[in-house]
Amino acid sequence: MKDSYYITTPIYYANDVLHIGHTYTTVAADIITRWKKNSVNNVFFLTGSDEHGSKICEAAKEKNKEPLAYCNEIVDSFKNTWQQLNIEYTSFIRTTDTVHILTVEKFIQALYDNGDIYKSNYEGLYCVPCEKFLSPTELVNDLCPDHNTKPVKQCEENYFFRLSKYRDQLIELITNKNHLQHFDILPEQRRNEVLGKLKLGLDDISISRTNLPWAIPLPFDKSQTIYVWIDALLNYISAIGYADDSEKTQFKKFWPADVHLLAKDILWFHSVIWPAMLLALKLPLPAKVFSHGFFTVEGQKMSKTIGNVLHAEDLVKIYGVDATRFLLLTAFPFGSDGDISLALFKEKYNAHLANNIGNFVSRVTNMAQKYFNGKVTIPENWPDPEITEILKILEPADTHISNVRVDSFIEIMISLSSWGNLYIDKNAPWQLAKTDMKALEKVLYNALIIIKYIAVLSSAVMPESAVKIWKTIDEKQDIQECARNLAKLSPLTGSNVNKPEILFPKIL
RNA sequence: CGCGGGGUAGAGCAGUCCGGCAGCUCGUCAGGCUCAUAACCUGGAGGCCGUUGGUUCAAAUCCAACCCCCGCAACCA
Repeated sequence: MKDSYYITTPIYYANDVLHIGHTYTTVAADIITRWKKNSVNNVFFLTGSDEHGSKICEAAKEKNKEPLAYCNEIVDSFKNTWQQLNIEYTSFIRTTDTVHILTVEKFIQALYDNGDIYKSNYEGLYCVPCEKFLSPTELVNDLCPDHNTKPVKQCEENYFFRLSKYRDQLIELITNKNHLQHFDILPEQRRNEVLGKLKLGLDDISISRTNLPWAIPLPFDKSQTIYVWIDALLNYISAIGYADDSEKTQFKKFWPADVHLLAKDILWFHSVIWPAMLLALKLPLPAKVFSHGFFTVEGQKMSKTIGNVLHAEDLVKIYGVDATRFLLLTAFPFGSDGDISLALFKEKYNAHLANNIGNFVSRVTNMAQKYFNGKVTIPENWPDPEITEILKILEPADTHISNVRVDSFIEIMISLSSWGNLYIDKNAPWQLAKTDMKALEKVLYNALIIIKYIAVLSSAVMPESAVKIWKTIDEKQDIQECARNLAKLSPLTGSNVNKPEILFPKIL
């Protein structure tokens, strides 16, 4: 059993600042990472930036900057966004990093030596203003949809990767769950989509360009540069030391990746081209790729033209970091498309965070203060059958994370809190306060236990709130240790429940 | 016959793989409680589960046909 876990987000294209979709992927990865760290010693969470290609040049030119200088600024903004959202990535890879460039050269050379790259003519329709080839399906009335001009037929000598050679093997590895190298594509609909397309046939792909200076030159023919997507995919191994002999142990420890998180637009690259490249060099395939859905904003596609692009920073201003992380990932099931709106966020915030979880913490800690001055001692014969009920709620937590169902994981917190609210109501501690202090103490103790476990789950989802709760109930136990032993309830270790602070103020 | 997603209460969504009392959040109405962030709890009203046909003891779920909406070309995960 390997004691390591490797999770990645895509590297985001550095032609513009990040929006809420990028944040969605990255927060999901962060939640999984934080939870995995409880039980796995070596967790590697990779994110980064994709910095080559013509669009980067264009964006830089528009700002009168050199491409690299422009990328540096964008990368700063990426890192700043991640810091604001409490993203604890292990490493941030840039495709302009030396280590990455060396990896790409080494990998492509190996493919070439292997006979998987050959030279051939690429004939296509080239749009001059776009400076790129357009596929026939892109054309509108035979014209470039962006420029309304007729593309010219152009022939270019390119290098091709023998993608077609790996088709059968890929189909087998995706389909056969018992295969040692089984490569899983999730959710299932997406897998079917990929398989359907694969069965239609697979062509070799051009992996080089002749007129694109802002890219990595081919090691065996410096007159051409490497197609950005081929370059970009290799980030997943360059970041963990594939090309660096002194880092061999690191690469060995983490490769293959446990999960590549991504959105559906780039599914094909990750589920066909990337694994085929790995197969070509006999490297193990990632265990799974998980493709989550797209947002629409109030029923409309998120687009600059419409002007409805949401940025995570906007949400953080309204709800704070923790709530933003929570709200994004519970907006709709992880894996399908969904619609979001500020009204929806507000509703969910008040319903789940303010009224349910926040208020639960507040009412229980208040009573602990009021009736026992914060000193609630452990009841006899604890844990009693009543409180052990919550083990059933906690039980699927690890499974949800392993299945990349971050939304279901978060739901557990809500379930715990709902269970707690009901438990309080059934036992009416304010009545017990008049008649039976011992019974009262037991009820409050159990309620505090529920709060403790809300904090434990929260340490992955809403880290700041987790710390606040931990302080409020004066917990001394290591929160990771508690998370590691979810199957058995740990008692309270603090001696004094403090005055609660409002975790999630209601928003009117 | 291009590919894919979707149509479930006033709104937003789960449930569909694997058929078995139609569920959740919000809203709404009535009640309870008074520890709490005007929070919490209980109950009610509100559904031809897009349409039609089929399979079945039994269909939101499986099969067939059809209708409607949204993506697949972009700046994008």
